[in-house]
Amino acid sequence: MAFENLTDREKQVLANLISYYIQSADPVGSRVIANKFAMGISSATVRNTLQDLEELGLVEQPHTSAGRIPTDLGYRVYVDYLLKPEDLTEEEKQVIRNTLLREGRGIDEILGQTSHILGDITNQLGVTIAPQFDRGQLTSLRLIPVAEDRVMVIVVVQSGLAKSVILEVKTQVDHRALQEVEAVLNERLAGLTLGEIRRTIDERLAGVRDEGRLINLIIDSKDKIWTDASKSEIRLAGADHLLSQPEFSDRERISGLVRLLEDGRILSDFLRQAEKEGLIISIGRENKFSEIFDCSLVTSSYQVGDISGTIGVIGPTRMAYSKLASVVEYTARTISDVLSGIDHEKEDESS
Amino acid sequence: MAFENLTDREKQVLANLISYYIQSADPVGSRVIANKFAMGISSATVRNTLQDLEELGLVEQPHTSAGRIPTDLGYRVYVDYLLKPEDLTEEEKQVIRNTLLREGRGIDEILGQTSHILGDITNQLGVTIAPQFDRGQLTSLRLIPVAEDRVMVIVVVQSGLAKSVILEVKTQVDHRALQEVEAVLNERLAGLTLGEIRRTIDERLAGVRDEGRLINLIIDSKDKIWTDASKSEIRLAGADHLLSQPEFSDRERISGLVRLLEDGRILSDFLRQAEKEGLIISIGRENKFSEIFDCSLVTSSYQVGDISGTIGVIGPTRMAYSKLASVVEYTARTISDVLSGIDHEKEDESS
DNA sequence: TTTGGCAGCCACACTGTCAGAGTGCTAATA
DNA sequence: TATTAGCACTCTGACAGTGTGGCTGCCAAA
Repeated sequence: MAFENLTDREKQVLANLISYYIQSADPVGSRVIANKFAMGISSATVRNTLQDLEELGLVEQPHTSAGRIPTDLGYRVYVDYLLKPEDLTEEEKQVIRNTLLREGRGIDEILGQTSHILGDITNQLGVTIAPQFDRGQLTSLRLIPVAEDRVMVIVVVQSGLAKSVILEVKTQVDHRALQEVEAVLNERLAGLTLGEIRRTIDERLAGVRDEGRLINLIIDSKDKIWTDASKSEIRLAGADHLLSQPEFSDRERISGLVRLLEDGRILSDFLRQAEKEGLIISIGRENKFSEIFDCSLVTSSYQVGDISGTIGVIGPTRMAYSKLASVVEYTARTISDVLSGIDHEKEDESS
Repeated sequence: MAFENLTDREKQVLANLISYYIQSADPVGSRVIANKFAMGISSATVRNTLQDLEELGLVEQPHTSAGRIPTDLGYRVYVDYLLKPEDLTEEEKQVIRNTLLREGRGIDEILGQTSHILGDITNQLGVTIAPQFDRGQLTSLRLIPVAEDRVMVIVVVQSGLAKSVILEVKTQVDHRALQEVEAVLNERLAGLTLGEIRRTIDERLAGVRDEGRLINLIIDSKDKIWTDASKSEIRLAGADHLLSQPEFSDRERISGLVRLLEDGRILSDFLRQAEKEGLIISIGRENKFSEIFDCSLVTSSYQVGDISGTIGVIGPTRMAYSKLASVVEYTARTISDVLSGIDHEKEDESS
């Protein structure tokens, strides 16, 4: 549908209606649009235009004799054709930079901070997803004996990020065998992405002499070793902002949201799949889950060396898109910068 | 206060009132107590008793001409003197065991599962806290170069649990120097608990020759290396159960709760400090945070070798204490068993 | 094409009423 | 002396009726 060729008046009315509704959260009537926005036309004219917009499916009335509110489609048109990017103030940029540039922090803390600051600045739910190792290229792999029957596998990818996994070996493995296996693994797997390795490790290690069945164990544990830690990857902050929005007065809806947030995996899978370059705005029912059918997502990806992650905000469809888009975009850029030139430190624990 | 020497009738009335209130969530009147519980006394008598209990501060009326509800103190007395442990059905035990005993899982997954099962079985918020390394004794420490300017520190404690941290070294450190430092660290620190090390590492490493300033870096990073990862340690599940309880109809209260849950640290610090052996029930305002002034916690600790962690449930003060106590206790025992005889595997990542 | 005016509509907030549930007290009873 | 039945009183919550405000749609005039 070619919504670009709405008349100027229709565009204006839609834009004004949305920008007013974003603040008021109440259905907005023709009078308000005519008066508050100095459009130089009467409310009756606005009414006519509104009828047209309603026919196009861009606005709707919650009930007769109420004002209009935008539909998902209305927001879509607004975002695609009418949005004027709203630059951040220098002060806001400062806040973001200062928070993220504080010295001596690991990627974990930085992402945590980012969630918080996104949540706080935007008054929505801030979300970050840790970089996806899946696309990182294996630089080197180490096998370290940590106890009699335990070996720690350390996976280092090109960007310098690393993850570690502990495997329990049934039979004790001597030091030399370990080194041999390590050498073989490095020889055969280095340079591949972790995703490739996970998918093809069976073939690639076929025929390798497997003393102590260590190779076998490593193949069996492929889903452990070559994927992201599934849990700590997503970080949410500012859920209370969301809950204080009028659209979350409904008990049922809160419950749904909380459930979604609690099990970060659902959301993180969803955000991941949408991962392409740059800013993405996903509105209302465009989202996959009914729990966030009246929410919108504004997300962007960030880069750390050869791998990338996602940050963004989640809020009701009635959100300040122009502002949020700028904030998210700027923050993503800042994160990329910070993570590329940083002390790559991070804690983790294992058992 | 010697609440043990309430009269039998007072004890019975209190117990019946509470057990009824736990299910109904409505103030319960004298008629109900007299009729539903076959106490062989009239409602008028119950009324008199209720007045006595009210004077003692064990029950209260939300308003004149409403029934009574228990006060925090009332619950306390109930829990301390009147509680009859309610054994789990064989079936419930099965569910718990089956869930936790599934093969091939790491401690991370097990704790996650535990949160869930606690939440689901009890219909409250299930919570687990990962074992505290702080009290674990250092078995060995490894320094592994993972990239040109990065060293991974692996800390293994007696129980076989391990954690890893990545440090950025400013100047390149050669292999031999690394091994020397590793040897020194092991020599001086092995056998101490991580907590002790964190507190006394400065003295213990004083006077060690510090080529490449590696020792120095390790001392500076002491809060990173010798503490638990602060983030992933607490796991919550079943928040929606809580939200569907009538006590959380208030918007403000939900918000407070969500805020508390979001920043797991507050809660986890709180749960930790209370960590002593066995079952702890903490009621209403006995809790430290106003956000959970009308919640109760039922917690218990579990053991993994030399270190321990906490599991439990959080719910409104109006909770089925006897049932929950049994569930939590049984689960804690099961967890200890499972973790002690398990494949100690776990994923983690670092950067 | 635009505008002012007008009739109609609907949600919402407010009010008053009423039934139900529960208490405290008192007088009678075992 | 302890218990009970009865009664007057109180408070809540549900419900129906009412009035008001804000909007729309339409129409006739500019």
